[in-house]
Amino acid sequence: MPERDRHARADPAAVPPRLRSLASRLLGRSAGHADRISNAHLAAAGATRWQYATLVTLRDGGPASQAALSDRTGIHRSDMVAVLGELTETGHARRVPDPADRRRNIVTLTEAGQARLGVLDHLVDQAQDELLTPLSAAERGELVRLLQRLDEHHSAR
Amino acid sequence: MPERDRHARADPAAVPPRLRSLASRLLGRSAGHADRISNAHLAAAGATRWQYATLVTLRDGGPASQAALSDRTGIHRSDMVAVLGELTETGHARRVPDPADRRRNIVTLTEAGQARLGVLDHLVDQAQDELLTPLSAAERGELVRLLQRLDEHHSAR
DNA sequence: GCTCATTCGTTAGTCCCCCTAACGTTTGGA
DNA sequence: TCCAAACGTTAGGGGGACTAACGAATGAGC
Repeated sequence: MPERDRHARADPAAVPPRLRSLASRLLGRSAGHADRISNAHLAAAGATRWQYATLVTLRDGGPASQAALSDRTGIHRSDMVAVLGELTETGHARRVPDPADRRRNIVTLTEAGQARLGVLDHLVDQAQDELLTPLSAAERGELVRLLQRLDEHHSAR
Repeated sequence: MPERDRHARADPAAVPPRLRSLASRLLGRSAGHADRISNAHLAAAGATRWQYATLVTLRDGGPASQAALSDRTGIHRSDMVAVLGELTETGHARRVPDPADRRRNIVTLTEAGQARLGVLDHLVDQAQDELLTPLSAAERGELVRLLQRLDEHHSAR
């Protein structure tokens, strides 16, 4: 077991007020916490966030091309290749050429993929809960609402 | 100028609701927007966020060792080396051995560093404003408060 | 006074996410 | 028919956060 590094993360009380109130800094740090927690929970099932996002998108939107999955998940097309490689290798997704347009693959969710998605949904819920522990239900809703406005504004165009 | 990549970022309307409401995902995406905007504004002056954070910490807390700067900024000690290398090379900070404890360096803000900090403060304010454009003043305050609670909770131990 | 764990600065290198560049194939519109 | 565009794919870059290890220096407990 490696020694715990005492010099990695900021001492909250010692951070200058100017930095402590910067939205960009707070977003970066909170995103870091969120990543750590989400990855840890999903890793318990040997999964990643990209795999989860792709599986959810297949369930919600039905079979789709890789390009469509990229658009809907925000995962880059060049990375989607590897994600689908993992998902098909483990039997959670199927990838077959589209006979109507031979440039495309049609990706579908398998039964095993649906089952796994149920497990991952639960893990992700746990991760959200751990992340948002210090906030009330109303505050969690407010935070999500504000972040959605931010994301929508900066994603447009 | 390179072709704009039309396949990088998610199409907001096509993202499944389950993903669109995940706090961890929204934090990651918003942090990405924040990083892009902050970097762009600071780059106009040839600066980085780590440089800015270090300069602010020197102004707020006065001269300090590199370890103290790491604790106060959250920048890893191994990365702080390079940041101070840049700041001293450009004459914005000074780094001298501590006669009382020869393991340490005492880092101080120079006059040129103070002047530069004034410029960067303004650029950072502009970046925050661009980032938070879609939110009212009250909403910006609320967002910052919620994120502070999140960060403090997950930074403590 | 010594010993030894600890701290400090530093270097090197890893991992993950996001992104660019380029390519061969296939399609569809001018 | 020709050419621009979309598709999947491969290779690689760059930044941020981190681990591991090291020599030098310090200081607390014996």
